[in-house]
Amino acid sequence: MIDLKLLQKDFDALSAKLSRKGVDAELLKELKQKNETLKEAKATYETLQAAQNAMSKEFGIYKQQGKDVAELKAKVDANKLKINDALEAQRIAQEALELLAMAIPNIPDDSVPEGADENDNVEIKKVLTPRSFSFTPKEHWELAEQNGWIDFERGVKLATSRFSVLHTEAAKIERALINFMLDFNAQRGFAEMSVHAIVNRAALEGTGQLPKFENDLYKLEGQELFLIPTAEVPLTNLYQDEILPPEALPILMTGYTSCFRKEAGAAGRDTRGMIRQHQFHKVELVAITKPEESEKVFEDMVACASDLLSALELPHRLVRLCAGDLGFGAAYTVDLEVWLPGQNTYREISSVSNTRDFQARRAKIRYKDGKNNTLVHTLNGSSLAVGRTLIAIMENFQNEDGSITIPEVLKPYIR
RNA sequence: GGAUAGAUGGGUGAGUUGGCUGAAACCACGUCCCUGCUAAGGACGCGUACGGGUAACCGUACCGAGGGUUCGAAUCCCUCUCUGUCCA
Repeated sequence: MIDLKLLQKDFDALSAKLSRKGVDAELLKELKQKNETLKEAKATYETLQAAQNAMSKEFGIYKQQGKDVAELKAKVDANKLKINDALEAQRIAQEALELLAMAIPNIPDDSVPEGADENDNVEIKKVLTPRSFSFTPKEHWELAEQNGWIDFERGVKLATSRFSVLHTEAAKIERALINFMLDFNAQRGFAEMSVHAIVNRAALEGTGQLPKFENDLYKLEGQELFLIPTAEVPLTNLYQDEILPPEALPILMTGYTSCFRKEAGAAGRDTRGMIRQHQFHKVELVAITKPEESEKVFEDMVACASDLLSALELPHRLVRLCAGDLGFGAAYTVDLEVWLPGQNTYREISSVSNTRDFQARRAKIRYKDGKNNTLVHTLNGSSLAVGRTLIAIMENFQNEDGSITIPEVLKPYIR
């Protein structure tokens, strides 16, 4: 959630920043209006309630002294009616404000480039040079079929489209990748965590998936529980509604989970192959930091993901997301795109974001900053999407006969 | 699944014939004082959120969650969640 005080104080500046993310100024005006309405409603209610509390106190004294309370009771009863109205008005104002405020995305950082969609993203740098092939490199699904690595048909049979099953060698590589990634991240100081894949509404509100993106989530029948779309949700919300001691920060975590997404808005995109699945595996990085150190931790996380790709000998590039392509909760984001020779293009394999205090405000994660409680900064990044890493290995390490070489660093992990 | 007990501040833990308890006491923690050496004594402070005020401070809300009764609820009633113990 954005800082409503900022909205009251410096509306024009905030509005200008959020318009880059496609937020209409009218919507913000409405938000500001609703915030003011709530403040007034609260003030009214609290004044009345203060009077009521004072009278109630008097009431007790009257009773003790055996005085007649009839007159006082009449006054108190009359006030009560006003309180009920005021309380109702406050409740309505509160709901209206929250409904709107929870749907406003984070403020993009000034460093975020202008732009509408992924075509306006800005490349920062390329890492490793794609190898040149003496033959035409195949796409991963051809290789998958030829090697018998991925069973798309049976995956669909078991569930529905966008599901697939890995066979023998590919399954082993997947497991090796997960282990390799977790070990790699641990060496960079990220503590390995094993979290569950089912969370409640509060957790998803904390990280910003709800209330706005309920359509993208798998919800459990008859329960207020959802399958996680990313480990960012359980990892970040671990500290929901807590006040952390300053010496606990930064908290650096890594965790492997399955991720579940309906991909509601992606009909027709990447239908072929294993790029976009309803259930996929991902190793995630999450950091909880003091505000002043989030910038540095962000750079560390980007470096971690990039170095991981380099260790796997996968050519990739770093891309700064433009305002229009930025996610809901991110103040700024760097995507890592891996080279896919079969597709002859770079494809997203990791996304690292600093949400600053956006999630912290929603999830109420603070730390003791001397005498004050200050909102922390939260960051998240994939390191990496496992399925896409497998694809990248297949395409980059393919040989002319269709066989696939295993990257050196993975060999110790495969038995 | 059945029976039963319980859920209070950083921790332990009072308070349940409704009002003087936002919450005793102890511990932990912080600042200061004293003392001076293998450890101790004293004073004060010490929950969170929101709103108002330059500030001291004031107001409102919160004793698992939600609702109800009442002029007034941590204390009474209802629903839910979770935990302990015992029985299947």
